Amino acid sequence: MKIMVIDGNSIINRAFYGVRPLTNAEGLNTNAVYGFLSIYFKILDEVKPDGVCVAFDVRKPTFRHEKYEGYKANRKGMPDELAEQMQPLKDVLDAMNIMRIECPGFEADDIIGTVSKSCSENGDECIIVTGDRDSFQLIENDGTNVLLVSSRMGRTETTLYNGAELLLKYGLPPELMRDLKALQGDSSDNIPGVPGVGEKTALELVSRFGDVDSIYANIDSPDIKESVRKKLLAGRESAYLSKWLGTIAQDAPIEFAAELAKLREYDSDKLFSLFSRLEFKSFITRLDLIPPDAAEQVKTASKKEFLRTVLKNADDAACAKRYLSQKEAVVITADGLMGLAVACGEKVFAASRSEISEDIFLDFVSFVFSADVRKTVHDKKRIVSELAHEKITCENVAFDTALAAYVLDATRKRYDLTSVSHMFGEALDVPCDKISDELNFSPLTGSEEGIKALLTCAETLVFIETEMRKKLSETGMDKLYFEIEHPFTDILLEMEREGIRADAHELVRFSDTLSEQLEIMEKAIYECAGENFNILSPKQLGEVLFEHLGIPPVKKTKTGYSTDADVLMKIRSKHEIVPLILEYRKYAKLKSTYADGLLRFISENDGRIHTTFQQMATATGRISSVDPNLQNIPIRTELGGEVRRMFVPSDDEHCFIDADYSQIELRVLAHITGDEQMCRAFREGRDIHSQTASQVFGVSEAEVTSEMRRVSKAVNFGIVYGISEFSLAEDIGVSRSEAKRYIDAYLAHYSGVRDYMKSIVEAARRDGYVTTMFGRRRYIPEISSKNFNLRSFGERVALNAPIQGSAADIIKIAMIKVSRRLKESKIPASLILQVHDELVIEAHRRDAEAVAKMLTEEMENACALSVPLVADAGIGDTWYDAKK
DNA sequence: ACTCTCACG
DNA sequence: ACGTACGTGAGAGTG
Repeated sequence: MKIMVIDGNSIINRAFYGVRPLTNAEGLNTNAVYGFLSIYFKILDEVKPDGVCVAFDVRKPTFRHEKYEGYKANRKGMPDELAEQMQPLKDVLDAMNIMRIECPGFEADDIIGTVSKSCSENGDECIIVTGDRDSFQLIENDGTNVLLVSSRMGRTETTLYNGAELLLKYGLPPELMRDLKALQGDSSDNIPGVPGVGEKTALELVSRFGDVDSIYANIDSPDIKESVRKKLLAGRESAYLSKWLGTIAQDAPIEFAAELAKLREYDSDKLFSLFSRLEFKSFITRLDLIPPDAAEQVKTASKKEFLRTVLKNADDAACAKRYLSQKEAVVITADGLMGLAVACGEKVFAASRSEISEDIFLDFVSFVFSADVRKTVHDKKRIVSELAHEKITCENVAFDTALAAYVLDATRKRYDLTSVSHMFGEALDVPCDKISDELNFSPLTGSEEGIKALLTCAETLVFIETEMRKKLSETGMDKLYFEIEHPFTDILLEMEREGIRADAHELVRFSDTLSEQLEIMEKAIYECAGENFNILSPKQLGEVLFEHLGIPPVKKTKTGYSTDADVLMKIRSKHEIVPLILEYRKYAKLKSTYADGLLRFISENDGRIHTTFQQMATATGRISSVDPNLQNIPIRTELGGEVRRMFVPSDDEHCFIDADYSQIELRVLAHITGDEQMCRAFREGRDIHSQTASQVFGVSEAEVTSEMRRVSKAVNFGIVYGISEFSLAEDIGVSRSEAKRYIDAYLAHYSGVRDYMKSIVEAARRDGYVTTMFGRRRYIPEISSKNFNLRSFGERVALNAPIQGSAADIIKIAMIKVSRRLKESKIPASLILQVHDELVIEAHRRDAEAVAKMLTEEMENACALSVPLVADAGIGDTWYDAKK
């Protein structure tokens, strides 16, 4: 038999340092386990053993420590991030039914030695897998070899060593390796060796005379230099001790037999649940794991007598329509509307576009999405957009499982059906290989398999919906879902459909102007640098600035010099090139991202830009905008503001009404904390930053200088983000101690804020989550992490999420109200943009004032806080002009 | 695919 | 003693 014995500690160590940091949703580090398994599967393929066992160190002193206190004394314990991964790895190995050996008093190496001895005695072949060269001494010509694992540039390489290869590479046979170490020592294990004897001398002595005994037996040989002889004699005891320390034991009291190590089947249920928790999707796929009880669940579903029908003709479709009419159903569609399945009561129907005539298919789809069927879908917004391509409308959606999943846990990355099913235990799932990464399916439809997957998904979704509704009420988020998020989808859809007109001609002109300027600046920069280079390459720019021009570097990134705007501002007076670079970057950004970038998105059909608003993207409850992002259109600089002038109403008859909340986050902070001082400032309609300055600096409001106001503004922002004195100092350009004074003074005056900061962090630690004013949760597993950085991050999130999240809830409520008011009033106007605290409506000029009044009113009355909510509206002929 | 930089709230 | 603000998305360069 061929037995592979793995040095567990050595390999997980390599894995830990070789794989970039990864964490799962709980904040548990997973990179070492991931790396270990990658290596394992790779070598399993290479070695193809009959049996495997993995040896681990025990965190206790060994027999070596008893004899020699200094043994491995200079070893630092493994970092927390690695230590916390040991148990998960062992759990995984157990689930894989891989033999695992630990032995108190002995190291992994000794276990390996014992295993290899047992193998050679029984005529079994033994492959030792390790990252350390110590095991070389165990190599035996007839069947014990070492597979050395090393990682280079993130890739693991393996090299197989037998006796001959060792001799070739090190000039010594395996049994003399420990004699080499006995003389030269090993600093990593704190093995002393013979003081004064290093690598070269040791190798010379061992290859000339052999083992330590033979060297001392020949101590008077003329081949040994006098100085070396002296050192050898002085270090005799140390040499023997070192040899003893470096000799791997082969008699550890373990129970090993090749038969016990034989590879067995994985416990796939356990493995699936472990991999799910660790979020190792690729391994799940690779091992073809399916959720525990998946098969059973499908059966259960079938047991519930879901009667499956695949529509083959017009009669089937007519029959299904009759059955579904006026009922409640769960609907699933395949990618690109290639297929559809509907579960309703005891029945589930599926239709594949490729198997029935287009007319019948589309007619059935239209029926299912009509008001005639009250339904649950998975990702309504996506489905409605897809249906729109076929000119099919969608009505009467009562529940959206993807959106509900987001409400239940907004920190997940994806809300595709597969991921979402994981949220409800492994029990509710469908075979992974049937589901694409996308929100629905790979285009398997048409095939038997595809139809089956569709049917199964529809059936599964019935269960998921039930579980979700339960979970929503349990967590107190049912109102949030049904009254805010669910109706909000339609508003986003309307805004996307409406779009906003962009003036293509002006954008082209703007782009051309920028190009000209860039060309001029480019020349000036090259002249200034004395060479040509790619200005937009941080690497090349770094070399020019900090090497060729000799400017002292300020900050480093992972890969080299930092050249961001912060750094450049600091060195702007060191060389005339620096301001040119800043200017160049600004223009390049405007041209590529905004001028040219936006031009690409102007629709040929209507000359408008239709962004996609994502409702399930942020951890706090905000929405995001993609393709293009219309929530980061420039405004802060004059030239950037030009871009906003390119956004124009449909025609001369129309205009924009823009309104934004004044200080919504700080008002929310005042409300949530109930801080008296802060509430009073808002109630009295004060300028909050000046008010803060007057209190923090202890001067009257009239005496507040602009500098004092600037600092206070930064502190106010800092508080909302979960402040640290370091970052505040960095931001406002003062010393850390000065920053600390500001924060202390701030918290002394706003003691309600101070108390809140303390209690919210405690609550987060206790509950594992924080909530917004409307019950939206953000789970913060990081807050109980042992890792300082992660934990600190968790604390900042605990402070910020309720504030940012409540503000997000409020503007969503406002939008729902505004939308209803517009519909009721019959004013032909539409919401077209939302930028977190700002709303833009396009309306007829004649209605502008009325709309502005209504918009302000609804925003300010979206909900009642203990301070007033204030929104300011403007009217204009471009986005720029409306935002005044 | 990842990193850096920068645009917004 | 740790490394530092919260939340996003896009383009360009690099490997």
